[in-house]
Amino acid sequence: CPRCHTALSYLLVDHFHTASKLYLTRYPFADVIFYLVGPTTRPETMLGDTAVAVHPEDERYNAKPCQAVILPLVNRQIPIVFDSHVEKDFGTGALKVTPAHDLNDFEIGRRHDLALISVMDKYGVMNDQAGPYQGLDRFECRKQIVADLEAIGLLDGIEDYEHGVGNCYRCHTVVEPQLSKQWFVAIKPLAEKAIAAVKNGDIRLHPKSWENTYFDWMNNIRDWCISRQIWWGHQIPAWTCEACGEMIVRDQEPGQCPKCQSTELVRETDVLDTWFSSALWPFSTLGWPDKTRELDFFYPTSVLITSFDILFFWVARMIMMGTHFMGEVPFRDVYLHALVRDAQGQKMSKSKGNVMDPLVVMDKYGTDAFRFTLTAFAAQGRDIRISEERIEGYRHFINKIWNASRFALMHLDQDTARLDIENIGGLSMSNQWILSRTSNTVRQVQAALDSFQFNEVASVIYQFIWREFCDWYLEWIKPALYGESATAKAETRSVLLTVLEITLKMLHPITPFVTEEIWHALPGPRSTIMLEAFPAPVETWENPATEADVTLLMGVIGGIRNIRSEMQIHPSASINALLVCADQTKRETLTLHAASVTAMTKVQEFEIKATGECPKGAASYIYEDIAIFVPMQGLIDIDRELEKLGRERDKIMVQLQRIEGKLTNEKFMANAPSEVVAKEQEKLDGFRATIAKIDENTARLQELNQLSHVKTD
RNA sequence: AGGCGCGUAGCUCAGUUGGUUAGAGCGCUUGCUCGACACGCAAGAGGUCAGCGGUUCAAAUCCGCUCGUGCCUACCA
Repeated sequence: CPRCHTALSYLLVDHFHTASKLYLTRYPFADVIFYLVGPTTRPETMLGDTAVAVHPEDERYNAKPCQAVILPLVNRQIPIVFDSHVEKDFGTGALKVTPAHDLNDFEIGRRHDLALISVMDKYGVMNDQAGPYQGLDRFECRKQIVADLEAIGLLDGIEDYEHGVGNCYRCHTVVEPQLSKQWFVAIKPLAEKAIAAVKNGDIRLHPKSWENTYFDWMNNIRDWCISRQIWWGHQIPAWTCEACGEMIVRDQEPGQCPKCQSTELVRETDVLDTWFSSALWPFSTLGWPDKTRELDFFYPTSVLITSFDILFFWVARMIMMGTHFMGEVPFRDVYLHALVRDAQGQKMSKSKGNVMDPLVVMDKYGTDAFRFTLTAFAAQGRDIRISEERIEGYRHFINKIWNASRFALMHLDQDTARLDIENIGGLSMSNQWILSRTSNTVRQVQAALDSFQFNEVASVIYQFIWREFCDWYLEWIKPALYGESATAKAETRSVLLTVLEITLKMLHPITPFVTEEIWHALPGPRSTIMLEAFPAPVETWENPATEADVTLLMGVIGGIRNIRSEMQIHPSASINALLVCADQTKRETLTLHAASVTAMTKVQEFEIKATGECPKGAASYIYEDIAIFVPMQGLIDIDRELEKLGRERDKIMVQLQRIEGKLTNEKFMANAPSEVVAKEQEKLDGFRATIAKIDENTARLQELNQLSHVKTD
């Protein structure tokens, strides 16, 4: 950088799209009276031109016998070279080549063995190679050169032009590519091993889609410039012999020159690129190059969690260094987490000022709520656009956990017995059910964690705690907890404690604070929850039969509640309910667990029959093959009831017809797996039963409607 | 210029090897101070899964194109 003199590698240059000028400069041929036009945005660099390049297949030039042009103003003869880097279609197809002041030109220069002429110093001032322009600032020089070219008729024109201009990342000054001597790492051999490590599965990237980008980078990798002219960093271990000029590179101070035995050695002052040092991190932190116990135990590590924007800078280089120095990859799994962006999808950065300060957010909503939100948003392959509404929603969730625990603590004390987890057969339905659901939830959480699907972890836990544990389980056990039976109470308390403990442990990695707090409030002597083992599923708890029974009860309870709501029956008012269901097994289940239904619906008289029709003046609801009737005090609006049934029937008919279509489709029957066919058949039977119930009820209501009309008429 | 991703309920987003009655939170409607919680409870409304075409018995899910949108990388004489 001409202003702040920071030495910038190409990775540190910011490119900005800038409005500029394109100067069309004439380069007269050396031996004929003609010229070609070399366009440039930086005319001052022409003083360092050492060739003009054209594409080898450009017919405008490759047939011409002339092999050189005269560089204007300097009157130096420079060759015309053929290089496929040149784009035929840009301008006249001729490119002025300034190897000392342009990266691409440097490459062309190397290919054609061109001279390197630096025309300005590190302050951006023209040097002695610039002849009459020596001492001028680069931009002053530009003006002067344009004026001079114009004066001698060698300026073909000036066009407005927009292009990317390199700027210093620190002071935003337009930078100048300059020749300098630097240290490089020949990177190809290292990259090949690093590519192989990902290809053969020694290292897995999550999400996998980043592998493409990784391979793309690694395949097109350029030699790595590792020297930096700054104060901080590992000093490069290289010495120059003052006596004979020998260069010595080794990991120990040489003491004397191996060639001439001189002791006058001067150490290289350049330091290593910070990423070079960082690349050694997985093993240099463990005592390498010594063979320490730590290195032996911890290398290779398991998971690296990081952001994709340093996949190349850091991750890839750790892989290269690890495979090179240790002969083994530094880690097995790389989880590339999402980037938090602002509402517009922009990456948050301090310089842009669009950052959401986590401290402020945590202060407002709580750290656990903030952590849970980020976890819930962490879907793979997608960035996060943070939303305050979601954080607020999860703050409510944290509160829900707190309140549910408070409720549990009201009923738990030091005498609460530990659950005999092997022997749960005699427990009540709700207790068996919640244990089954708990094990199931742990299983799902584990699977989601194993596959780095953290949003799924959050979602599964959220649904379990709020929808199953709070909404159903805690409500279901209230009669037992507040009731007279000491055994029922004791049993329920120990299940409640067990489930709460597991839930807290599951939740702890996401919401450490609230779980730790509740943990210590639970009965019994307790150390920190951080030392607890992560829960494992308990297979013997998993009970599909009980879960199915509960689903049935939930459906019936939902039906009764629907009637309550639709009929605007006050929640505290008692009602009676009549269930009609032909299925004997279902009737038995409902009879056995009648108390579970009535407690949740404030039903006084609860009758279950195999057959029967809608009592006069009763509201109804069809759940699967069960007709639910609630007799009303006053008259009900039969037309409205019929309309409701009609709507429900339409909805189910759509599904039913779709399945019928499938099952009568020969190709479906021939090709679909038998499980799928069986499942469809089962669904069809269910829908048919529901339709039958609806039709039965509809007919009955129509009959009643007739009667009432007759009456009123 | 090349690469990657996204377009699903009013909003923010889930939906992993194709088979679910397409889900959640917020918002919306209705009713509720019942001894954890009104930061709550219960019942609801709301979606031609961007569009078109293809593969398949079966597509939000796979393929192609189009439109919209975001990001990354490189270069720009």
